[in-house]
Amino acid sequence: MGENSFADILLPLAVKDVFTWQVPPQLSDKLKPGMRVLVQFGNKKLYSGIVKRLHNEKKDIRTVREIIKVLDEEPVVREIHIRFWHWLAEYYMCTEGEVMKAAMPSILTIEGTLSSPVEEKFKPKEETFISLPRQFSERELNEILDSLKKAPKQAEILLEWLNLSGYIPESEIRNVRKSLLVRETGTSHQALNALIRKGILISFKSEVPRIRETTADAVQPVKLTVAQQRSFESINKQFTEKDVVLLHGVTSGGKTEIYIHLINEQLRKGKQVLYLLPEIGLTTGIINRLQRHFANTIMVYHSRINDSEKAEIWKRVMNDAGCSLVVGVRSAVFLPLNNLGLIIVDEEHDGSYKQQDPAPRYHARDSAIVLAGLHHAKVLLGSASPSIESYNNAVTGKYGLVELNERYGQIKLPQIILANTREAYKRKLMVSHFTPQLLEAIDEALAKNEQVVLFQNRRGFSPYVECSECGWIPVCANCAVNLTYHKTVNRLVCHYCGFSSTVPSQCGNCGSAGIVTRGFGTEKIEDEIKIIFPSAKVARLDLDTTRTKNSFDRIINAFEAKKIDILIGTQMISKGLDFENLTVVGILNADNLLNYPDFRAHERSFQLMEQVSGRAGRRQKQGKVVIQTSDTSNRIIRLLLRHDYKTMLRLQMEERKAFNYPPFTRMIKIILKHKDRSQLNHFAELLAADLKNIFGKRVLGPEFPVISRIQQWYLKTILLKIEREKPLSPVKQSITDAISRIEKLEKSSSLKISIDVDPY
DNA sequence: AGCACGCCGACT
DNA sequence: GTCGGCGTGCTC
Repeated sequence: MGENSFADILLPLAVKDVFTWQVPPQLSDKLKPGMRVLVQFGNKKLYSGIVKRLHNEKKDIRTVREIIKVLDEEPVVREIHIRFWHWLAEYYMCTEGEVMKAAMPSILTIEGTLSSPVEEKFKPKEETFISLPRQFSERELNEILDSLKKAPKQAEILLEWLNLSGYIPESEIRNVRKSLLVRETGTSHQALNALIRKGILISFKSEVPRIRETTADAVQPVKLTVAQQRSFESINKQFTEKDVVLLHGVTSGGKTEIYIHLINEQLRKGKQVLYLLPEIGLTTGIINRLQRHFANTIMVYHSRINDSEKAEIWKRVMNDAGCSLVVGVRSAVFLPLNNLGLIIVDEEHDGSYKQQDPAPRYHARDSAIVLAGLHHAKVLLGSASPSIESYNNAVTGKYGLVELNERYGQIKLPQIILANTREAYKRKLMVSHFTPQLLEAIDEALAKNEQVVLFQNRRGFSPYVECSECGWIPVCANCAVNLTYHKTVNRLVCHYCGFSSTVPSQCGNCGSAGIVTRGFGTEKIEDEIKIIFPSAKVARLDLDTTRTKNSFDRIINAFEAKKIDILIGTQMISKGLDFENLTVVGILNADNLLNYPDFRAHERSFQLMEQVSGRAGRRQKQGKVVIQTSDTSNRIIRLLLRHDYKTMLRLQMEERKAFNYPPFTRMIKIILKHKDRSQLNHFAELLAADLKNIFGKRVLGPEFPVISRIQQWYLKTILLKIEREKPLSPVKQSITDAISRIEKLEKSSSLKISIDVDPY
């Protein structure tokens, strides 16, 4: 072991090759794979890299630099995680450096230059504590207090210290935080310093955790209902044969209770559990529930905790320091758990598990399954509306399947009302964007002091301005998208790059002054609702109103506290919210959900509408869901009426098969970017032609995506649909080869090519 | 991904 | 004559 003189090191960069550094002899017995080291790379850059492998194979290169220093005493990742990174890079066709960068809290990576080297950024948090220099007897304490008669402030501080620490002479001394002592006594530091100078109190610094420690005792899990118990047992039974089980459980079926029992079981076995949930699910109270049950063993990892906290959680997980249960979003799959027994992927169908940009464009659910494989752990996928992929895997026997159909308690399914907008328009019954059915339902709810949620998806249907004469629409100067009209600021805004401008008074095409607003977003809906129901308290929940920290929680809490009668929102309100008093949900325009140009549009709309519907009338009251659509005979909508998820899945599956979509094929998307449109076209055509030589009809495109330009970059995509049965690595090799042929061509250096495997 | 090197145009 | 644009290739 000790005499390895070379180290292959992963750098937090998008470089493909592995680079090797020399291990200084004095470090060779200390250095282990998984440790961070500081190395020079290139002429002046310094990076912290991770030792991937130690060896003695001398490379035939001119210069092998020495490792500058070792940054860790112990590895920060284990070998199993480096193998996981390797798999991820290979599968998602990116570099291991990119994976590493996504995996580790950024505070653990250092980037600097020779002229201005950067120090370790992560510092454990320290606080000042106040204590006694030694155990004082009661008599001694009284003498000290007597001596402080002329210094009442100091006496007060000492008494407060005794009070806060609960000090009893002859027993253990407990330290008190200086900040607390100062706050409680309300004195200046002067008096305290005097006490310290006299040697009556001492002050010292000590490391403290950044993460809030839960002190509450764990609540015992409730007894499962008969149906839950059956599911629980069935999951365990299937785990004896299958590594992955899909739990298809109706909304309000009580999946969380089953999870809690499964987690308990793992913890009893001394195993760790990773619980993944979508970003949006954080506010649903699931975390609170889990925290109540697993008080001291739970670690929560999401985007709203800061980098130092992430690093601290990372290190604790690495040291196995009291974190048997990790609850987290997508990136939590990377936490260096060592003794993993079970991964739960809640709401497994949720799109936020897939990272879109930048690389690694990974899917946390699929990655979790591979990770579990490395650990010989089990995976439970849970959803009320499983993805077609997972359901197909369950039906074909690759995964186990457990169905939980019984709703918990007396919860009734909401009544779904279809409101035909085309009819209503024809008969002039529409009041702005609302059908009579919806208005009536809102009226009823308000009269009974019940609450309403109106759902309007923004995507592809934001308000914009248009010339009433020639149909000209202002577009963003940088991105090829219509500018969105924002009434509050009376400006046009680009939702991709943030560009904004005033509303033109004249048409940019024909010069007419007839500029009108079209389309409707949540903002417009809010305005109109306020006019129609002037006495109702109305609020809006979308990207614009939740930009600032905590505003999401604030709005949700206000709704829960019944300070809001009507809440208007986007996708954000669709998940996990559980309001006693919410009885009417309106889906304002189901058409633009169903007609979104994507092969998953139907699946996604069904899931979304089902989820939104699930919010209405969850307890004793039966809720109402009003779906506004111009096509009431739409098949997806008809199935939604019957809550017939299975038929929807079956029909979608047939469609996917007929048109060669996943899960029957594997999709790989190649995205080309160039600042020059014709250059982009040129290279895209060349790449597509090259690929068509290899893959024939499996190659689609190149074509401009829905958003064909982002800022200065023109985009073009090439899509490959490859049969599932085909071995994947030769396919990927051919793609990589074709891309490198393009990149070897002259002038191709300003062309950027990225790859998205399973781009959905 | 950076960064240096090298070749071309427009400027103190 | 230089400054700086980008296109190309290399980094252990």
